[in-house]
Amino acid sequence: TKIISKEIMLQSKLFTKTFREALKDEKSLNSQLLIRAGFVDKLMAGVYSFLPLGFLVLKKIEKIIREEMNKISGQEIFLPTLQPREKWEITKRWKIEEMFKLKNHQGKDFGLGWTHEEVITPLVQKFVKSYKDLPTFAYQIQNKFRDELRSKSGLLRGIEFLMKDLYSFHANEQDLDRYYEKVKKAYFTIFQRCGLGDHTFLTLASGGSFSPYSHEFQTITPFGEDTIYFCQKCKIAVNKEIITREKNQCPNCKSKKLEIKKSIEVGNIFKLQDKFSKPFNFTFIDKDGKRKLVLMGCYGIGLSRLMGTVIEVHHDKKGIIWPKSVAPFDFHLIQLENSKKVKIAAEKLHQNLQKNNYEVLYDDRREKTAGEKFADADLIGIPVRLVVSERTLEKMSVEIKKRNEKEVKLTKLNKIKDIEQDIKL
RNA sequence: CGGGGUAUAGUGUAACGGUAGCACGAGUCCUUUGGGAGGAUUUAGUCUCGGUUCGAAUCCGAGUACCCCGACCA
Repeated sequence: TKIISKEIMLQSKLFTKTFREALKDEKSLNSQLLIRAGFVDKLMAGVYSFLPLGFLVLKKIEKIIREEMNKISGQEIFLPTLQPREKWEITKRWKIEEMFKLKNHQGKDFGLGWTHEEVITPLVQKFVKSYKDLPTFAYQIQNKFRDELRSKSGLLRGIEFLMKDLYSFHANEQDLDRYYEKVKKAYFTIFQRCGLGDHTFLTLASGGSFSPYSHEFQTITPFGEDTIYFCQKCKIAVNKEIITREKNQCPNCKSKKLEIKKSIEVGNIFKLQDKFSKPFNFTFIDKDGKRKLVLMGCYGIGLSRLMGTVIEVHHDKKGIIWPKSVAPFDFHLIQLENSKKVKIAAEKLHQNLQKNNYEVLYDDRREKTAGEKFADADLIGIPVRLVVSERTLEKMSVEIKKRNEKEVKLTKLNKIKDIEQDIKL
């Protein structure tokens, strides 16, 4: 609550407004709803600004991810986006077209970070000399840039996007394997906490040039751009890109009864092995006194994509339905009429909720009809709507309605405990 | 990058090659107040450049932007 300015909490002061209609150039559901509700603005194809409401959601997601990364010993760092050509020549990845490249006025080449192995490997190398320094884990949450041939689907594939990347460094393969499984678990926790748990499944995918496999976390939704072959029994999937190689069977039970589903890749984890330590000659002295290559893993989650995915999964005709954990606010308090009586009661409730550490978007004094306020609330999608009006005040009550339910309920105005009881989600 | 589509006011949409209109929004006033209310009034627009034509939002060419399909996607 402390980090939110008063202006954001009062809807009359919030500088963004809702739009009644979707923009004609926005076809994807997530960007349509996010733009209409005032969470994001599109600067150009694949590049979005995060407005007050959207930034709050992004920060909620970031907090969840940060907590889970810290739990598995991640140390948060902040890395440069502007990167010198030389590092990328070492790994022979300067030629990759996905990287935005630019020159300074002296003609020196730079690339914008689309991933950070070329920065973090030599960085950690400066400090890690012995097996005693291993394993170690560092992560960053930053904007990355990818010169996609075609950005699309709103937040699902941007050319500038927010991403968390965790990098792990190990003395041996067993340690890498052990940690890899640990991250897998943490990832499930993250997607669970973000409200995607029921739709997100581990998926076997191509490991690129350095590993037979990688694991993706795929959220099943009708508008996903990936295709996976899903085993209902084992709750595991195989990405279409390697299904033939996997002989069209479930990697677990070997069943061939796989369902073809559209899905969104919300996370991807890789065992990098010595792919990057080798070109940088990142070695350490092991217990046996021998010099060995450090083994690495990398683990990514696109936060902005995750935000878009949440909407693809949680919405209805009227708008967004935020899971409680990533909603911009806990309550949307609507003061239906602007009479003195209603105003005083609503303000008091607002303060009371704040005192109890709830985050509240307070539709305080806008001269709008009830229908419009309700429509705005449905579009914005805060989990619980509270209405204070002449009608509810006749019973000294506040009306409570959950965004994902139809029923409304009246509760005594001054009993926060009762309100809490009623909103148990 | 290949293919397709679109471009008119802040937003959405009309206008045969011949006066750029409507709705929403925004401003002012009045009436309203439990699901985008009503009336009056104001505001604001043809993506850019070039061509055809007496005359172009409309036809032609180029450019740009955006969207979609595909390819690509650590």
